[in-house]
Amino acid sequence: MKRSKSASRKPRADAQRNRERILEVAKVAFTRSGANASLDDIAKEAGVGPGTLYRHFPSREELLQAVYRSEMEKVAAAERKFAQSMPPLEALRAWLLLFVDAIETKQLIAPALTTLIGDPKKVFAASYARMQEAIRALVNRAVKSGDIRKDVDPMDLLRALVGVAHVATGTDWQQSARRLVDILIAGSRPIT
Amino acid sequence: MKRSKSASRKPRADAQRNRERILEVAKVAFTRSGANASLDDIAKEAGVGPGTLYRHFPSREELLQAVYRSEMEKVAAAERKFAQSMPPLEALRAWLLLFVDAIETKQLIAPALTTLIGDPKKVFAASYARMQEAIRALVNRAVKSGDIRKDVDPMDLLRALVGVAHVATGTDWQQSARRLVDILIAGSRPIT
DNA sequence: AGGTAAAATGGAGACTCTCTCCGTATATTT
DNA sequence: AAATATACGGAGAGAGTCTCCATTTTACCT
Repeated sequence: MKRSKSASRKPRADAQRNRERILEVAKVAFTRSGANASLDDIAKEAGVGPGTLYRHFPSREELLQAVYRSEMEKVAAAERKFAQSMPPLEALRAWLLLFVDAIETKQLIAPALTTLIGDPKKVFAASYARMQEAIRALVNRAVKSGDIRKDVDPMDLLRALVGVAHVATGTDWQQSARRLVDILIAGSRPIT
Repeated sequence: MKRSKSASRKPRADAQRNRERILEVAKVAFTRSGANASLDDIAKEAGVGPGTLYRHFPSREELLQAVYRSEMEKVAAAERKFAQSMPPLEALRAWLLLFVDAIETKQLIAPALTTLIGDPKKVFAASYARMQEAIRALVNRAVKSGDIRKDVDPMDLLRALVGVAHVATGTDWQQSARRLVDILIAGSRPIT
């Protein structure tokens, strides 16, 4: 008996593997060479043919979007891991540093998407909510443990980091951002 | 007697003509087809060979930048013309509408430049000052003639327009922006 | 005016990137 | 182990990028 077409079959393992490898390579390539990096090269470096890449991601936009989403998802997902394996303050700090790293990807890809798609808000809305959730959880936890004050707005921390990335010149913004992480945490501690 | 090499020779007329035609065509092409429009096509449409285009603008970035600068310059330059040929309030209004039109070009090109060059501020700094100058002059004139209040910060007007362009969705932001021009002017008039 | 050198032109062509098509290979199911 | 749906790779057509240089045009000089 044949299956109904909707729940047809388990996705093939190699397909999934390839998809992930392509995403990984694409992220590096876009970060290194800009949003116009050669897609055939990305395919080659991921050890697949061009056809495979184009089947998974029919257009450059889709690949860019997928990389973007995947990166943001990774950051959001890290919240749980950190929360479970570190004390509150360390977890918050570690996550903020991870967020700084992620901004680089965002910085590169966001303008490209804006250029290609036109409406930035649609793309960003989903991941924005996800980030908000993550930082809230971490800050709440640190508030409960008494490590930071309870009048801190979690989003202010993210806004500050994003702000630095926008304002700072050249390639040293990451340094500033990392230093800022410590300042933000210090500034959020209870008054002695 | 030979001229010193620094002031060697008058630039050739055809070169200048071609340069301008390319800029003009490029602006239309980028606005219509995005920042990846074919440069050879632009050259063809401008009635020149690819070689000519590439001599004037060795890379896509340079062409984009040149279009951007030229557009902003046009807007800034219009200030004088309007100020000399219209009553203060009309001049201000006309210029703001022109500014709205220019935002479209800016919107399209700015992200592309950000993607390619990395540091947006360098590109924008110059034209920013120029815009500021222009709007200040127009507002000052209208203040002196008693058409608008003297506590209006000229830049607020521009910021409001740019803000609408950023926030509004889809293609109808220009409508909103045009309506906003009238609201802004009405709101800046002296209290009756 | 006419001559001349500098400046600018344009388009052929080498190269790269994009994207599709389909014969072949492989994972899953029976 | 066979059957079949699924995925793969890479050749290749087509578009876009950019360079090179023989030819044309222009500005300057006498």
